[in-house]
Amino acid sequence: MKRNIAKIVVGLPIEGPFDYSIPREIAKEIKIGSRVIVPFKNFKKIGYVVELSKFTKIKKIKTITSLIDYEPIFDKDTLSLLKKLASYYCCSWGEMIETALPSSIRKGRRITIDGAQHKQNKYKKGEFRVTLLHDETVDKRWDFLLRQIQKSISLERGVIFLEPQIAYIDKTAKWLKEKVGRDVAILHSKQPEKREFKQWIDVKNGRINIVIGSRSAIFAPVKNLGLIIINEEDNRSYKQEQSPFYHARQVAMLRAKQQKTNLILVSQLPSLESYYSSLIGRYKLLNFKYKGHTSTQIEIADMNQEAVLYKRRKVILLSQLENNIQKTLDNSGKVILFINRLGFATSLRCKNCGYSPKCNRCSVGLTYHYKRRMLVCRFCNYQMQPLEICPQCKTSYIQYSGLGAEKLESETHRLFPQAKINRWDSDAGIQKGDFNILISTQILLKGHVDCDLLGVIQLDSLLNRVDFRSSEEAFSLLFRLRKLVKEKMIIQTRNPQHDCIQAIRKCDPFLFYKNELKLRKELGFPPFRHFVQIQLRGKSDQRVKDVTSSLFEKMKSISSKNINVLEPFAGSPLRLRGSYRWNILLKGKSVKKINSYINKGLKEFKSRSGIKINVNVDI
DNA sequence: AGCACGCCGACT
DNA sequence: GTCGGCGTGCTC
Repeated sequence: MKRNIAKIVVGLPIEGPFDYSIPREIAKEIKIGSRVIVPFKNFKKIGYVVELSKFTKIKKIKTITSLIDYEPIFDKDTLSLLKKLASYYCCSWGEMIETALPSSIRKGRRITIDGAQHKQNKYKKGEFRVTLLHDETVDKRWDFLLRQIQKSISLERGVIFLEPQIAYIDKTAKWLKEKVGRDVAILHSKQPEKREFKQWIDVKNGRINIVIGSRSAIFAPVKNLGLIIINEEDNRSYKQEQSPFYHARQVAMLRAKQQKTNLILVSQLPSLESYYSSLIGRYKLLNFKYKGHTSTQIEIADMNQEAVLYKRRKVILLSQLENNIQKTLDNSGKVILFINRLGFATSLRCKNCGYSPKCNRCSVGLTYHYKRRMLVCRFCNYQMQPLEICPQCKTSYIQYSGLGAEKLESETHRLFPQAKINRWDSDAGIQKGDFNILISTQILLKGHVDCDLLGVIQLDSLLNRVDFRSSEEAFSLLFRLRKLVKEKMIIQTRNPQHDCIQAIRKCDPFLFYKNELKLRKELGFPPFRHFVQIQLRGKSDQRVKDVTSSLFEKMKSISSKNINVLEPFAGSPLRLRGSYRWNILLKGKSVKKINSYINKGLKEFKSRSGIKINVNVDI
């Protein structure tokens, strides 16, 4: 008997696979990994063949409408990797399959694979090996990586190079092309669909076997893969913030293991996860250290001290910083002031009744942007005209307080009227230019600006975030800011004793790692345990809250003692783009075990109308 | 995710 | 009576 049943998955959050009969016309061409059109419920859907079979238990079976491509879009190894990933990230196989494809192909564009290129030679497999390249200087990085790439290419094995900053991708591709003398494909979703499609096809055909790209390029269909490099492996943009919530580093790990390839993680300041893995010998550590020491001085300006002296007025720049700015300006040096907040006033309130203008889709107050003359939501960019009179009590004016980059700019103008002051943030656009003082936000780390003196104005908003990574992220920020400074960095803070500040003061990432790892071990946080977060959202706060708490009870009742189910907590912000969010966090040693509990518990909660449930593994 | 089905209130 | 709102359930 012929295998005339195809098991097919679709890109929806439902488990399959679904059985279809194979029409005679395509019986010869259809293979595992083929893409087809199938009738699904009462509409048509793109399906992916994951198995061919002789039997089915389904009585009323439908027939495949048509085959999309002449050749399978996935090989068996890729399909099984995607299945593994789907189970790790708690999504359906079909959803994982679709995230591995460029958007044009996901939408149904046909692929053509030229036959001459198609036959795959048999190469001997390499070896799975993970190296963490902790490169503090960036000096030796490129020589080392180039040698590794050349080695892989000389063995006719392909390379994937991940670069989180899209702005650097073209440059790096050009450099690689010159050095290696081969074509390099660029894969990221911010290029035109047509171009992305063409590059993907070139890789799929085996015409190009070096790929450089951002997060999604980890799925590139490189033939005979031999090497994966993840540059700036600590960069958070490798984690997808929508379902499936995959991390490119984790995908790379599983892919490298399966394909027996070499994986190199590169960073000036490795993530705690990777650093810890190197400590326990899971990764091989290569350390390119600073020769000599940096002469940058780091000073802490304690805001608690000065607040006492200036009871009346809120001080923006402490005198310690103000005096140093003056000194630097006198020596015709350059100053950068770093602040982590856009706009002018970040807190708006009626002096009489306490009313404050809120975003109508998010539960946050609006920020006043002086140049735009608008009240703006920092999450969804909702805008409205500034209010002259309080709309609630109609008796008073709205008081503007709270510090943003624009206000820091105007305060700096007031204090240093002679200086040429620029502001560079996403509001102002590219305005690095010539300056005495530059006011800037996170965007500063994306350019190449240096200075003699750098002031960090509001670190505390970063340190006080309720996120177990807040300390790591704050340290990483300070560490990278420090590299822009020739002479002195001054950090204004109310938490001078914070571990991350003490460590940066000594310019010692290892001190930070040591303290932070100790803390995370005590608290049972990653990398010692895995976090899996169940996220619920819907239009009614009460309903989301209720469903969350009954799901919480359910999870508590079924999970074992090796898994902690933490009390539900509200999203931050609670309401985002019109949806209220509540979460349940699970903690355990094995993702597989946590997920099996989640799947058990979630079964009965699957379709509660109006509520969407997502699972975020390794938040 | 879509889409239909079915059960209640409002209305020509 | 029926039009339509949304809560519920299924998709081979």
